[in-house]
Amino acid sequence: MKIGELASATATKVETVRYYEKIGLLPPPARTSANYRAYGHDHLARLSFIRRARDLGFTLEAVRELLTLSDDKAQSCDAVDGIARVHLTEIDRKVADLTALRVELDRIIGSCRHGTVADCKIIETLAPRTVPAK
Amino acid sequence: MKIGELASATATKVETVRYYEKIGLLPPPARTSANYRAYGHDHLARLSFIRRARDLGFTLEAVRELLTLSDDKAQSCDAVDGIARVHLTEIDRKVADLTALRVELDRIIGSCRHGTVADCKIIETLAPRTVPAK
DNA sequence: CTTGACCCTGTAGTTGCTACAGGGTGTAGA
DNA sequence: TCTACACCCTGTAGCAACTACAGGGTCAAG
Repeated sequence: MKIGELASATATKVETVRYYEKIGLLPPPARTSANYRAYGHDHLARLSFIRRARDLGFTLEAVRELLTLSDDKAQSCDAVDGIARVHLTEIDRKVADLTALRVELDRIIGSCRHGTVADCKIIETLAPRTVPAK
Repeated sequence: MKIGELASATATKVETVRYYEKIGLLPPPARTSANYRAYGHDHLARLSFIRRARDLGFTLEAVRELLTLSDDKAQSCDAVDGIARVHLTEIDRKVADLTALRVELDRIIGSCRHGTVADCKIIETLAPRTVPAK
């Protein structure tokens, strides 16, 4: 399997596959006589795993940990669970932040009277304590 | 006002202030005889504006546009309103994405039986189509 | 007169890719 | 056989939006 096939099979760009290899997430595959990368099923499985975890918003560092953990089949699953839970907490925090921000932005936009910039409530709200210029 | 004072007055790091100057968001201030940056009220107002917009999640590029618009007091407020509305749409999309992702992650975590990694449902879910290794 | 807190410039690092530049390889059609 | 084209290679630079040095200079207090 050449890099282009692996990439399209996992909805990844070729450059990204090479990038994952460079940072040590994907092991270097065998090479053909023309120095082309030749991938096998294990590479496909590993890259699928990486992509899925990335789609779920895990950082590459978290993916790296998950991969290490998944290689040790006898180990307890709790470390995996822990990483996922930390990630869930982060998502909750982001949603809360964005929602609060959304409320405020909505309020600001609602105050727009479509006049000139001089009377613009949006601009005013953005610069809460403007001291008379100069 | 020295850079450290300006920075702490706006909850900004000194390096970030210099960074804003470098990318042309904050005009270069006068210098003291010792070559220290000397800021005035207009700088404080402008940096407050930038920080507030950043806190609301506007990109630096959007902040740049807002600053340009706010400098032209006679202009219509609609362009400002437009930028804010586009931003609001983006926030809504992010919240929707994160919420969907949260639901799935929650489901995955809920399936954890705290056994060994070999039986880990989280790992399984992450690698949906694993082909027998090697 | 020295210690420490501040200031300066310039460069490199962060995350997770993406986009070249400048080459080599493999195959299908004229 | 030539050649066009899609694919592959390495290496480097770029994106956002900072942050963190390194290696210096300045200034007020004790």
